[in-house]
Amino acid sequence: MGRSPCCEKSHTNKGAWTKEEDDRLIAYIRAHGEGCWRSLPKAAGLLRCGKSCRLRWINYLRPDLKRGNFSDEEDELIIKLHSLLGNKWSLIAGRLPGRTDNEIKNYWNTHIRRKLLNRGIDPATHRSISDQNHHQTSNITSTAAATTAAGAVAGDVTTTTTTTTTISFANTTQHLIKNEELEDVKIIKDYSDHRKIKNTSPENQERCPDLNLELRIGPPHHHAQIQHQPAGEYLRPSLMTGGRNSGVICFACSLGIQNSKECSCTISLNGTSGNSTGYDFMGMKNVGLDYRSLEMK
DNA sequence: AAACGCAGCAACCGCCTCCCA
DNA sequence: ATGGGAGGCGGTTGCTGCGTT
Repeated sequence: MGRSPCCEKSHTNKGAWTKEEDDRLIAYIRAHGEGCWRSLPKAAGLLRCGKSCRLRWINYLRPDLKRGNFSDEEDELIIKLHSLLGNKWSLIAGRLPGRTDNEIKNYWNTHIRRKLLNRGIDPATHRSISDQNHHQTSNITSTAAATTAAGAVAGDVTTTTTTTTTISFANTTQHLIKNEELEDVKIIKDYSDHRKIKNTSPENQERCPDLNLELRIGPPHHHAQIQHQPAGEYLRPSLMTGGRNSGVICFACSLGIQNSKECSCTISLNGTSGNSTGYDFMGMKNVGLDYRSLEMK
């Protein structure tokens, strides 16, 4: 059937944006905000496709963009996020304030890929190139071992084939993870259906000492308890606190953005977070996210 | 100084998803 | 329930500038 073009291409400019076009776009969005991209070009007096306007604004004209070189910390964060999310550049960009998906994508392809290859790491799989074949065959064994160990540590008495994950990004990257929007939950939701990354090899443990990427989304660990909580709250699994500090935390805190404006906790995490057992999923250190409920395909 | 090759990046294309009528 | 419109996303292209010969 085919789709109609998003704009009348014969009447639109293409290629590099001029200063005048930029100024027009900026002025229009400042005056009217980001609205309907399809109608924006005409309203702003631009001979551009709406998509082109959107891209230009998001990638280059937005006032909150951070231009300039990527820091080493950003490099490492991108690598780790990529190992979790794959080529989901928009999600990765969401974790790097002031960076855009396009920028990160380009940076990955031009710099980080090479950097990883120089380290002997396959950028696609994040595994040692030389050992990939070996670990493909040994992975099942190590995963099973991890499951056993994780179950013991967590005191989980249920029989499960799911590996409890211990995810901790290096401290150097933690501060980069700022007050994220509730959009974060989409990461868990969306990618539960798309990714399952096995990453229990010694090489990966060495590169990301406590980054175990065996993630799953499954039924909540304390499903019955959660069902009794008001919307927007859930019980902090005892797993996270050694079973001592089960309590209600808000959804914002569950995503690692405690003390944010979205926070509506009924308990203070500060007094209960002495347990630093290494949970730090994208900066969510010491918060109540039950990683047994995460699955990355 | 000119030609060539390469890397970096801005921008486009087409597909996918979501939302609404 | 369904189809179309709009936004969003990832892959790719092509231009530009810089380094090398």
